[in-house]
Amino acid sequence: MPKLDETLLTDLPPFSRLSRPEIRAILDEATPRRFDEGTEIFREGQPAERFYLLLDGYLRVVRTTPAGDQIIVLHISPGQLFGIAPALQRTSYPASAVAAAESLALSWPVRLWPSFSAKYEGFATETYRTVGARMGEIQETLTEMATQAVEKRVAAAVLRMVNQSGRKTAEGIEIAFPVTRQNISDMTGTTLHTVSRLLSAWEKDGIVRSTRKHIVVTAPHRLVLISGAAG
DNA sequence: TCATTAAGTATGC
DNA sequence: GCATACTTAATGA
Repeated sequence: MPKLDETLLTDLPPFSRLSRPEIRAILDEATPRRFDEGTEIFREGQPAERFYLLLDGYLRVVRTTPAGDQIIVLHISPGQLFGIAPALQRTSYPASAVAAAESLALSWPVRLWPSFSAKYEGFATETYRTVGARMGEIQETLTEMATQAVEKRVAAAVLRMVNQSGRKTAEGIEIAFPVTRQNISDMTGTTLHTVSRLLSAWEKDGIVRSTRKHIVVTAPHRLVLISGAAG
C-alpha cells in the first residue's frame, strides 16, 4: 500500500496543531477506503470497531425509528470525523453511515482512540467541539420538527445542505451531493410528495432549480425568509 | 395544513 | 425496457 501524504491531514482541525512526525505516525496507522454512492459504511447498533475521517465525498447519518422508518440525522462533509462512538462513551455505533456520493475515508481501530486523545494536542478538544456542534444541530432539527410547519422545515433542511456543501455556480448555489425528494422527506418528517410539491412551487417562483438528484438554490435569501430563521 | 392514494411522466443504466 | 425519480390531482383527516 502506498504511503499516504501528510498534507491530507495538516489543515484539518483535529490535526492542525500537530507536528509532521506526529501526523506521519497517525497516517501510518490509518486504513484508506473508497465507498461507492449508496454504500453503508457501518450500521446502527454494530460494535464500533473503527473510527473514521472523511477525506472526500459526503455521508448521510441515518437512524431507524422503532416504527421502522429511516431518519436522516445529519450529513458529514470532507474533513470531518465520524463513527466516533468512543467520544460518546459508546461501544456500538448510534447510527448508520451511508455514502451519499462516492467517498473516501480513513479509519483507525478504536483501541487507538485513548492514545490519540491523550497524546495529540487539539485532537480531543476539536472532537468534543464537533460532537457538541452536532448535538446542537440535532436538537435544533428536533425542535424545528416539533414546532415548525412543513414548508419551513424543508426550507431549513435545504439550507443546511447548502451551508454544508454548497458550491457557487452561474445559476446559484448547488448542493454538492445527490439528493432525492425522498431523502429530504427523511430529513424533515414529511412525504416525498410534499417535498416534490414544494420544490415545484419554489422552482416556479425562481427560488430553486432542480433536476433528478440535483438541486441548485438560485435565491438563497428567499429560502432563508421561508425558513423563518431569526433575523 | 398536510398525508395518503393513485395514476401518471421522465430519466438513466 | 425496466427500476427509480419525480409530478400532479383528488380526497379526506
